[in-house]
Amino acid sequence: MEISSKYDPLTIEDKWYSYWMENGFFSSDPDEREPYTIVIPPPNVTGVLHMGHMLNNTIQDILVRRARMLGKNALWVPGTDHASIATEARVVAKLASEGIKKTDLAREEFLRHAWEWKEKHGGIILEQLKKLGASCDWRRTKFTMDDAMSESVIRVFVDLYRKGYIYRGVRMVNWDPQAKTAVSDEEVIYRDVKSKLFFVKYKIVGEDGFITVATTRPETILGDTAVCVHPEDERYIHLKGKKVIVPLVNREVPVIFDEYVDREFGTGALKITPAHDLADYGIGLKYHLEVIDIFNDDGTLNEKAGLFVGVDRFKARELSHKMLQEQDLLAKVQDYDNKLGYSERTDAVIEPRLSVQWFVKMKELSGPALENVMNNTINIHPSKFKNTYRHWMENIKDWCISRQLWWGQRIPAFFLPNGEFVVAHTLEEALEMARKEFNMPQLKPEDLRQDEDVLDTWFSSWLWPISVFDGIRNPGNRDMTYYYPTNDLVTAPEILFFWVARMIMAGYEYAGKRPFENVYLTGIVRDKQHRKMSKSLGNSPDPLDLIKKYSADGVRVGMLLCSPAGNDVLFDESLTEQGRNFGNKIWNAFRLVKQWIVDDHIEQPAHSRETIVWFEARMNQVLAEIEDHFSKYRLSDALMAVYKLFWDDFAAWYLEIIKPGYQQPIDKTTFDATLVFFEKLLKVLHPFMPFITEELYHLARERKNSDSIMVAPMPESKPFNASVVADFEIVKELVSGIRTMRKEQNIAFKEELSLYMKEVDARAPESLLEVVKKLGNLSEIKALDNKVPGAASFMIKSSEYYIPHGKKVDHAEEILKLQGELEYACGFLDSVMKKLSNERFVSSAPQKVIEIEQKKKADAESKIRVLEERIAGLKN
RNA sequence: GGGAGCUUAGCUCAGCUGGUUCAGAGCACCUGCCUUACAAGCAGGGGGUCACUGGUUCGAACCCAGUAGUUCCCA
Repeated sequence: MEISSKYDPLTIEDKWYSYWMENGFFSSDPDEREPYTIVIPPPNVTGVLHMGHMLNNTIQDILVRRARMLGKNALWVPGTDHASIATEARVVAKLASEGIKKTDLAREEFLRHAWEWKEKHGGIILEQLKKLGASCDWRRTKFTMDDAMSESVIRVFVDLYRKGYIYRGVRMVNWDPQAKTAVSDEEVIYRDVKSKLFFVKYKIVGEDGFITVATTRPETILGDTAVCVHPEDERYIHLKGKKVIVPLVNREVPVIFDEYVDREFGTGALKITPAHDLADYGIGLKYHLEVIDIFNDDGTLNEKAGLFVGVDRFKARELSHKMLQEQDLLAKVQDYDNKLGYSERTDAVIEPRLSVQWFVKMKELSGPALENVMNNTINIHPSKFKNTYRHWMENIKDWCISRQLWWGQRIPAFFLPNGEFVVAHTLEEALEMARKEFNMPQLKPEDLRQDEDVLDTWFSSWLWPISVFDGIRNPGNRDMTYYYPTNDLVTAPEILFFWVARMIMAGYEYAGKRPFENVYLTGIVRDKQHRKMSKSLGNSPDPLDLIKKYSADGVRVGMLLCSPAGNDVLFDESLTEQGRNFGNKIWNAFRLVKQWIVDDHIEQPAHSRETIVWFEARMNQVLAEIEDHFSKYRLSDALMAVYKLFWDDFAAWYLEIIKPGYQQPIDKTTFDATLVFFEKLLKVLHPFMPFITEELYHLARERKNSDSIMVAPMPESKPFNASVVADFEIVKELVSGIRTMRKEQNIAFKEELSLYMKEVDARAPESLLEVVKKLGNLSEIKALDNKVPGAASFMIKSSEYYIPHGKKVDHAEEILKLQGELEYACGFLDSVMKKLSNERFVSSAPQKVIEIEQKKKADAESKIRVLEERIAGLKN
């Protein structure tokens, strides 16, 4: 069979993905095996695959494929969330491009457009995940607005309301004037901006003077209801009981005194706008100040402002600036750096705004969620995030769950004509309740008006690990009892609080159990300059292009190589290149093995026999390391271990040793063992590189029609003889010594040499000398007691090796080299002696440590002796 | 302003219970090779005051304190 010298992944990857799908290898149903479950962090239905998804889903796929091969009934549930704000924004924009305004549409009409949009674009990201090799059970794909999912959300809302955990309240919220909705604190991104600090003069009532107030937002002056200074500020003490005139609108407001004011900031005098600043709102409550809300929901000014009605807030700022100047009420304007909140969804500047919203009380729900992370019932990897988690949970604030949007689950609160409301699953239930509760039997369905707002998307996703198994509506169902709690959750630390923490709360509240056992937090994918990869910066490569260029396997390897758990990932294409190169290495190693001609009749050479023994031991050693890495979620270490096992141990040593001469056949025993090793390596590699391993698994031997490496058992580590591995290390050193010597003396590999050895401590077993002979191209290896004059030489520990050859050895250079070694050995001995002659060391260090030091001493001494002898010998 | 973390080779990072797993890995770099599996490769090589200062200890990259730089979270 002719196999190409370059691995061509493109056709192969599609072929095997279809094969896996056709054979249902991704599917899972409850059975008697131990389950292993991951639920995908549902990507936004609006999204396209980005590098963060690539990393995240590669990790999930590795975990789930490994679990599957370990014999577990592995399930990875895929799906998307409806991303209310982002999706609604997209749909609004799309309609706008067709000349349709959202405000012209009825709710139902708009939703029809939104669903249409979702059907068209919603699946993109999941299709892209398939290119990556994701082994999700696609039959179980969920969407947070599927009927059953939505019903679960509504049930939970009603339940929490009835338990008294949900309430309605007036709060200062983060208002996104573009999306015209409140967004949560977590959805506000603060950025440093260059702005201006305006020093505005407020006339003091009944006096000639002014008090100057510094503000970055002169347009909010229109809503001012006080000026505040520090009670101990000497500069303003005379203003006690006075009033000032708010510029532009000429409103009389009091001067109040509160320690909240920072005397160092600006002039030490603060204007108070309770409707438009969180801190001011608090002060307003404290001093019973009037609240004047001057903004419309779109960020324009309303009639309460008195001025600039209908003008946008930023335009109003310019106009205020100008007008203040004209009225000579502006003392000065300074450049000023401050932080501004932006909406994560629309990037509009967030406007603090008072409004009636729905809230979930978090105190009670957070109890078990905090406790069970702190006591490691739920493990966070890396554990450093436990601190952050605790800090957040201990200072938790109520969760604003209403959003002024249409796309999402509509809040099931129904208002009566009298302003009262009931919370119910359906209109019918609401009607019944309302009639009873308010003693209004004549009430008709059309008398009830449902709340216009929808629920925060996170109010859907916090139920995700339960609702994908229909565990809210049917708590005892088969899927739920089998798959829940799930095992691992893989996500980004950015959403530790607003998703992970809330899932844990929901888990305990609605399933009575943790939602997952382990949380693996990946890093944020950044570019080489440490900038977060984003579309707006244009520094993110297109994942699908990368896959085309470097293969899915290569990209998976590249992603993982740079991503120790919890650390940010500095992505660089050279890493995917390394992944691709590794694929090529595997491919070529396979070509080598497959092209050999097997001869039943030739005997197995000794070097092959011994090498097989060694590799068996070595593989078990590395398998144990890999198992350890996986148990600690050190995936990139696990990959590196198998990378080196394959490349260094298997390809560079093992294959080189057993490789028959050109066009020579190989004995059957060795060939069979090699193929078994190769297959084991493929299996260990499979979770990382699913495609190439499947391809080679099928090329390795005839397979049954529906066989797949995906469902083959994962090799597990067995006890191994450590001394076999240690002995082989000496062989490696010996071969290296010979290679170095050949290089130094400029002797071609083809030239056969003899090796004489005077072994003291670095003794390679007799049986392994055949290996040395082959790799060193030696005609003979002989032990001897004396030196070989005129031969090139090297040392391993205190053993000496000689290689005579025709060329002249440069004695002076050799002596110099040996003297260097001698110096080092003497220094080393000195440091050991210092310890051993220290009485306190000898008396307080453990026996084992002392023994080690004594051995070091003996080794160093013997090495020094040998070195001295050799130098003396050369000098003669 | 409050809290947490980080600082080890040119880069990205390991380094577990303080002691031969102790100064490591991968990449990058340098040198030599198109050696019949692989130049997407092979064989070698150089490179670190473990941020700084002090302390604890027989012994510190590791524990403690302070300093500097840096990142993140919260306000």
